[in-house]
Amino acid sequence: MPELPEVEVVRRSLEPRLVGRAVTAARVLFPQLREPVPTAALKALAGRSILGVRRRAKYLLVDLAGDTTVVVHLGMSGRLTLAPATAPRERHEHVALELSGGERLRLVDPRRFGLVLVLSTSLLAADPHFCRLGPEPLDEGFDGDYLRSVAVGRRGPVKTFLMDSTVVAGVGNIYASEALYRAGIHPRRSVARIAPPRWALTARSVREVLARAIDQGGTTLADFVDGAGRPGWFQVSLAVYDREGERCLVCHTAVRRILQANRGTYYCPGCQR
DNA sequence: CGGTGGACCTGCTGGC
DNA sequence: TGCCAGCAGGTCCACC
Repeated sequence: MPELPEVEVVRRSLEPRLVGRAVTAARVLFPQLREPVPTAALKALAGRSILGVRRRAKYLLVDLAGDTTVVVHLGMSGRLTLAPATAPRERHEHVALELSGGERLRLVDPRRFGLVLVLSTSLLAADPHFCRLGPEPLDEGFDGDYLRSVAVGRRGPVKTFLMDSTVVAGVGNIYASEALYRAGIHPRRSVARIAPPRWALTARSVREVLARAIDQGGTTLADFVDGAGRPGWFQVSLAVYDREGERCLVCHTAVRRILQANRGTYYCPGCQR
């Protein structure tokens, strides 16, 4: 479900409603996620106040007093939402943090690919989940020169390259397809056969598509919602993703779906070379 | 080393 | 109508 834009949209929706609140209790209802939920560490959060909500790649970082950060990854089907403390438990609700002010922050994740960690804020960057991540695509420095330099000596197709989190953080299956459509580059093109101007175009396309998706509240194909339960609207703006057989809006060629590294890739054979 | 394919899960959809 | 194969927004690891 969530790539960088969706996680950023969740972050923005939660931050003003979380900062300044205190965690009053943690409930671990179903600890089976990608890694077992650290129940004891979550229980130990009681009494601490929330200082901020950040994002790195597709990870949400809830910073608490006392050099402590709760890391949440939404996997494919995770939803992190605020609800009244009295709200009944939902199906697939794994973790809930009760907050001062009578709300509860809860993680619902049917497919269980999500992740919850409790880490020391100051040591976060050294954690194995974070230490190998590439740059944030919306930060300064993510440009054509960077992509070209990382591609030196590599051979694979550009689409899987963009989805490699050590190359750039946060680009997933939807936005890799969409960015390459914008750049007019065929997803199977080898990274060894992309000239500098096209790397610049690729970097720009990635940034633009992510920024627009954030503006539109993310992409809701099935079940994505922000922290307040609101769906996104960027699915209306998707040019190729999930549009197999439909016409390209520019050249009217039928959009094609192929398989790359076992993931569906969508592209326009007319516009992308 | 880098790249691919399968594994991890549940739930929904489309074709028979 | 009902069943089942296939597929889904992510990540990790074994294997070539």
